[in-house]
Amino acid sequence: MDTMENDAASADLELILHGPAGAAKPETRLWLRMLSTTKLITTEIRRRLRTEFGATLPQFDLMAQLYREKNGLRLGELSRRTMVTNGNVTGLVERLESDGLVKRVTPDRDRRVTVAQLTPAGAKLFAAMAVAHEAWLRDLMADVDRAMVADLWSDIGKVKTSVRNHLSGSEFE
Amino acid sequence: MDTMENDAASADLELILHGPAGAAKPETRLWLRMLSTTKLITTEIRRRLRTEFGATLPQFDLMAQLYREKNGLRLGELSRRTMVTNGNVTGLVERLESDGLVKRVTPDRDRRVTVAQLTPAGAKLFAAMAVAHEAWLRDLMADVDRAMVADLWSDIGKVKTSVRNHLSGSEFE
DNA sequence: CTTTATTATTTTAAGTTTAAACTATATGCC
DNA sequence: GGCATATAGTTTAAACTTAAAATAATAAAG
Repeated sequence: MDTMENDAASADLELILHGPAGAAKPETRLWLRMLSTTKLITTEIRRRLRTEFGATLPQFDLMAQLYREKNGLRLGELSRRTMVTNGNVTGLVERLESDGLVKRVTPDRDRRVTVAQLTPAGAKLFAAMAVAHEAWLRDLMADVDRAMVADLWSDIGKVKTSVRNHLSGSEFE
Repeated sequence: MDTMENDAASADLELILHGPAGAAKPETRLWLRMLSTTKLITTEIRRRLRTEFGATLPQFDLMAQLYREKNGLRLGELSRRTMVTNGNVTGLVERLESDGLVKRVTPDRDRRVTVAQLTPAGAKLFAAMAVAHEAWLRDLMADVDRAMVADLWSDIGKVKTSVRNHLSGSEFE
């Protein structure tokens, strides 16, 4: 294995991992902070969605995708856009359908396909949730400079691009 | 309800939500990008942990906390540090224990308490995972400036602070 | 001492999540 | 047509997740 970089090699493993409690590499520190911040926000958004609208976060995400596609989306496309696995989409759509918020249609020209679409009730509910959702985020980030918000958006975009180019299945491109 | 700000009121709801596909407020855009980036990274880390070490991400997180506390941690403290609910910690520790990576002890002086501690096997496995984990992150973020990584860490810290001060249960402090 | 409140953890029910196996189409090729 | 292959969804098993209810043990009050 790697013998250069003399940095993550086995020698100072203990120092790295169990050092003065702040010995993590910058990328790891950034990652841990992104993760904890994201967790903090999702927990709060989740709670508010539940108490104020009786909805879950993944339901909100899924409905958000359908809201802007009045003609509906195939489940596979929904899966891709929400970054949720295929099997998971099946269950989410089922539950939303049984709540009358989503309906499913199978086009005749390709009977493998299922297209999910918001019902009027689903669209109405989502519209209300979306307004609240934006207000919540503005509230939660109220103490952050507008300029910093914009810069973060841009810089995190660079992180995202780097990550995408280094995923396991990215020997190409 | 609010009548000022003439911005999220019911009038131009459609415009806001279904506008030119980029009409979200900056905070919402930042949030969606943080969320998708985090999801991208966790999915990748999860896959590598599974294929290379047969571990899950929450197991890794939990073991990370125990690794730096050789004397172990109470389950409640573990719950707080990992941002995982109490009930969830119970199950995670149970599974890790049955894999021989963690052991549980109940001190005599307070028999309500359970302290979890890594076994030697658990510590050995975590040490290996931690080294790989740092390398993965450095790899995934390889195209991001070192300076930007540091700035992001700092600025996301400001976001985190703002969020913490605006959580539902934060009328105080 | 004994009731009451607090603290620590577990249990429960419903939902989400993943990876992998499976079913049902559809398409391509001979 | 008839078979291989690819595509779209569903199902399955195991784990994770949450919120809320239940247990258990300690501490506090009277």
